[in-house]
Amino acid sequence: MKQNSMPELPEVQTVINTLEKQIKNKTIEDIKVFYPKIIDNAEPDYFVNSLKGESFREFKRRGKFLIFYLDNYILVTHLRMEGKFFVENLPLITKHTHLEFDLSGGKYLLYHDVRKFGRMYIYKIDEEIECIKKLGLEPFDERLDVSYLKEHFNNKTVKENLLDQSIIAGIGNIYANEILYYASVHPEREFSSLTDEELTKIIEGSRTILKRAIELGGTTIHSFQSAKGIDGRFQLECKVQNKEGSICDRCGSTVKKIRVAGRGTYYCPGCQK
DNA sequence: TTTTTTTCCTGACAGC
DNA sequence: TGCTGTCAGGAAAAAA
Repeated sequence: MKQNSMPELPEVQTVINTLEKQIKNKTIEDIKVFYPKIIDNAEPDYFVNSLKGESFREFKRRGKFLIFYLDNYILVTHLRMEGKFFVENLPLITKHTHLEFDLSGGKYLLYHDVRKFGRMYIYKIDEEIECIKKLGLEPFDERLDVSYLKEHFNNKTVKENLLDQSIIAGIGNIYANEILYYASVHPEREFSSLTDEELTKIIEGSRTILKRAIELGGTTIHSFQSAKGIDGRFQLECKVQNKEGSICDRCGSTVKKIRVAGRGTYYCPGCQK
């Protein structure tokens, strides 16, 4: 069984919380860029020269983006599939280490990403953060309700709509599967066919599941962060994700795996209608 | 303009 | 053993 670790909203929240504890107010003394393509919206020289001398002041999350407010700049990171941050006392560089931030106090912030899918963005402190501009509502935003979903849904499947960051920000493949199981909705249902009751369940499920995952992340990260770094490998106890062939504990049917919009989709054919 | 397909990456794994 | 091919996937670019 393959290890799924792509960071979604709960993992990103835990990463930003953990980094805040570890590097708040530390100053960037130097940066080494080993793989420039990680930096999306600037030349490496500009990135390095701008951030040198800056200190990490505030730590935020928007969707799956990590947002670091420094003195004069904002550093934004998307971990995509396998991006990880390590805070170390030594610059432990491997072939998958793409950026090294040398921090005050003898600490090193290392960005590690096997598949090199992650991206970093730099903005001036008073500039609009372009890469998060199109994101939809946060799952916990009070404005997220049935009428908001009805306004924004399109004719694609409910799964695709849940993954659409411009509608709700922060839900990825794993949690989309779990949320639809929670709501007893088949992932291939047309979004526009959902009843108010089902939409309500989806919103409720999103909040319940993501909240629980954040709580779990907060507790589990503590035990391994010093040894393993800060990544997204703590995960909610899943009901369907990676459970193909196992028995649904709600109805006793066998969990199936299909593909929806090119993504592995697990669901229970017995209770997800 | 809108929708679909391709691209980016590497490691794990299957099959020969 | 070692090679080749396929798959995993978030999001944006490229193509249709």
